Amino acid sequence: MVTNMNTNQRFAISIHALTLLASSSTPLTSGMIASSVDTNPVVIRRTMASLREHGLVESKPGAHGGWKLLREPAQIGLYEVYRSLDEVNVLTVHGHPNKFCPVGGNITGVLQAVFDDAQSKMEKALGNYTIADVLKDVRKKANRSV
Amino acid sequence: MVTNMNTNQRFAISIHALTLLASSSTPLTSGMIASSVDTNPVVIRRTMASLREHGLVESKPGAHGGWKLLREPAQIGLYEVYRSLDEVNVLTVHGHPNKFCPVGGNITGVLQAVFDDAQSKMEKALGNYTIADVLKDVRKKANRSV
DNA sequence: CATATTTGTAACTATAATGGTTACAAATAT
DNA sequence: ATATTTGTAACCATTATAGTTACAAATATG
Repeated sequence: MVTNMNTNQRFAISIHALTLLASSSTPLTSGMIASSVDTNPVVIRRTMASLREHGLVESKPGAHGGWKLLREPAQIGLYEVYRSLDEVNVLTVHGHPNKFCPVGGNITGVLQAVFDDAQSKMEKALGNYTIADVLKDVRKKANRSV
Repeated sequence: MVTNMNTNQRFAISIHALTLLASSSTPLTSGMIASSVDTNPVVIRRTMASLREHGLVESKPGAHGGWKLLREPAQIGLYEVYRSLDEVNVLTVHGHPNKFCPVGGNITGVLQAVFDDAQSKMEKALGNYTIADVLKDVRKKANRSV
């Protein structure tokens, strides 16, 4: 049996939303983004709120409001998007091993160091991509102007 | 707020158990391992079953039974341990975006390629460590013979 | 052979993460 | 004024996960 270690879609949804904004000359509403992502507008607002807190987007309520980018798509790296969600530890150290066992009492720190190293390599890879790259690849697949 | 994307501790538990076995000259029971990990023996059996299916350990039921390594600790890489758990996708692409949107209809493949690249970098980093390395670092922290 | 030990595994529970949904106040443009 | 849109709390349903109980099957030893 093959399982996912992680069912959190917020990172994917964030990239999707930012790519939509990058492809649009006007602000997009939560409803429009939700329609493309196929979810509820509140899910979009919740996710976008994290991006707004980190200065990637801004929102405006009311008629003709919505979301827009605060930066050029080529200046938005996926690592920064990832960090904006305040989600860490794709690999998780177990909680409270037996302190009186020589292995149990010392393995937590060793594991955390290994996991931190592995994760930093992943994050570095994410940093090699920007929203502009994603949009370019999407357009390539769409094979027309999006 | 900072959250974990992942609460799955099986990888950490697996490394912990394998490190214990590497430190022991005799087989260890699920109960002994569970005591060091601080969990229930069934949790250990479930996790170890995956490692057994992948040829990393063997188990023997009955009196004086238990678990032992089938390979030298220096020959057990953490990437192989990770793969033995059949857990994939530390980054998850969202499920069913709108096919009729040019972005929604094409972003899934683009995201999967990016996530696969990021994950492969993480996996490569894990491959740089073995159970022998973990045991060595644990012993260094313990500052005595384990 | 009898007994104690240990794994194998099904079944169940509790907790937490997650996404989805409803509801409504506040802000905004026209 | 009115329609639109975000902000956010509250709640529900689903799923992943760890933990637990129970018991059959296998094994070593006296």
